[in-house]
Amino acid sequence: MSSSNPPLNFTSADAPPCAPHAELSCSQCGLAALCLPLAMADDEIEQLEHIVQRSRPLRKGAHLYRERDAFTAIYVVRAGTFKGYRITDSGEEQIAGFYYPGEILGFDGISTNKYTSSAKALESASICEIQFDALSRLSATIPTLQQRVFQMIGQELARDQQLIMQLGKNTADQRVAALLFSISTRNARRGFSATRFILPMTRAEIGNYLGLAMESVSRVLSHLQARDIIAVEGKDIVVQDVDKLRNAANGCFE
Amino acid sequence: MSSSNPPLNFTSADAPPCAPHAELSCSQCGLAALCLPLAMADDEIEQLEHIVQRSRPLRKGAHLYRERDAFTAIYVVRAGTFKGYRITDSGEEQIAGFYYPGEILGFDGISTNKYTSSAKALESASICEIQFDALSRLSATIPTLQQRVFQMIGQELARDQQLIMQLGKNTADQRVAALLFSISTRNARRGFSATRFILPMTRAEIGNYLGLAMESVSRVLSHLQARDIIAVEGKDIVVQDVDKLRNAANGCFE
DNA sequence: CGTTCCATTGAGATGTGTCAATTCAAGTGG
DNA sequence: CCACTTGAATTGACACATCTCAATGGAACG
Repeated sequence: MSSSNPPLNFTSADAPPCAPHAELSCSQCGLAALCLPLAMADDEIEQLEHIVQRSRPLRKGAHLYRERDAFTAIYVVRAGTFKGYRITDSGEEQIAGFYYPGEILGFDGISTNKYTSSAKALESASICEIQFDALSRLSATIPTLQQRVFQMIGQELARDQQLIMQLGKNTADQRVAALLFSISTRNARRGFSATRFILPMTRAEIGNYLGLAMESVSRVLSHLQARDIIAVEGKDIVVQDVDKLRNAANGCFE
Repeated sequence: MSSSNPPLNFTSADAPPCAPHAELSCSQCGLAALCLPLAMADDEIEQLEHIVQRSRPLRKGAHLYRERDAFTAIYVVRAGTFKGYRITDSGEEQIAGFYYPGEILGFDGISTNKYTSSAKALESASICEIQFDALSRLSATIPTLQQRVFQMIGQELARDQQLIMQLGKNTADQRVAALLFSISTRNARRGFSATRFILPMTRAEIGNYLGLAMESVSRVLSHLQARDIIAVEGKDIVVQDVDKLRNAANGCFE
């Protein structure tokens, strides 16, 4: 399929150039600007660090938590990616989100004290674990932190509502384009390339997330490639025309 | 269409039997068990009351807030119903939620300090307004309240994710059945009839919310009626078989 | 070096959208 | 009080986007 396109030549050099070390403190962490510490004073960050547990890496396929587990902690992705999903009454998986470094997992457990979804690593990953009751207590004494916690939950809300808009109105083309655009943006936010990245999830997972059949995802990707908007080679994606991609996501042609 | 069914005879007596008065304090409010005061001590509730503003009623069609308005407050529905919606890039409306008494609107503004959606009354309604910064400050001193605020946001998250599941996987029949079941449950929670209620929204709004054409909603309602699951007469709904309705929502027949 | 998973592509089936006609109810103004 | 208008709802016929089924090839992995 991609034989008519120039080779993409992804190499191992495309791996995160400055992946955070497991021992790194919050104040030194490259993700601090996306994470809870944003806008916090140094001494406040130090207090936060006391309740942050840096866990060992998770391997691909490992669960961070499962549906109905007791809700005790939230997790910040440090490296790698996760999918959040539930099992429907009819036994199928439904993916509700993908999580990139700097994004927070686990808020869905707040209201019932049990996680309402499962979180699974799509590739080797590492995370920071924060006990939620400790975070609650600390945020009661640090207004900036409390505000930030609210903000992070609010972001999760915003993401969900964005997805709802997608699923409600948009065509297959628009949904896939929007996901690619979102991933591109999220990569850029962390200082990675917005135009060249590797999808951590399968076509089936993309389809599941977007409410499409795996085959439809594949077809849309081929179609976007035929329109010279992206170049696809398996999981390697090159965005050749960001503007066109944005337009495709919004339903405009060219 | 409904001529073959027994008349429903809805009367004005079906109006809320104990609608809260605008002057009612939180401790006396019939919705307290659903609202922020849940699990709070009497003296704590009294503090909460100081930051709750009880607004005058809104008439049908009035906006509580609009997309991009400055986020200052959250709102608890006391009576009536609201829809939350956004305008897509292509200029269409996309409804992201319906809000019944005891439910909270406005959390979507937290992350950006601007509401990301608009809220409009579907019928005459009244609300309580709570300044969010005051709520933040107070919740820092009352752990139960802080926990409760988190819970309420978490509920919003859970609702959104539920909708995502719907939109991603389910058929038109399942979506409409699930919405009816949800409304039935939410009515019951407030002490109203779970089997007989009046829809506050139009078919077009239901369709918009569920990602369906108005005509499809209409057809599904007729279909559910033909299967003796519900009786429809315009906006008046009688649930004749709750179990069948639940099954229809989950994709099981009979 | 099988085995398994993933991705692609084609052909046909189908659920839902679109378009259109009709009815009904609620206002509105002469 | 009666046209007249307007919006909501229902129903049918047809179109079309996407799903399902099926076959194939390649990559990853034990």
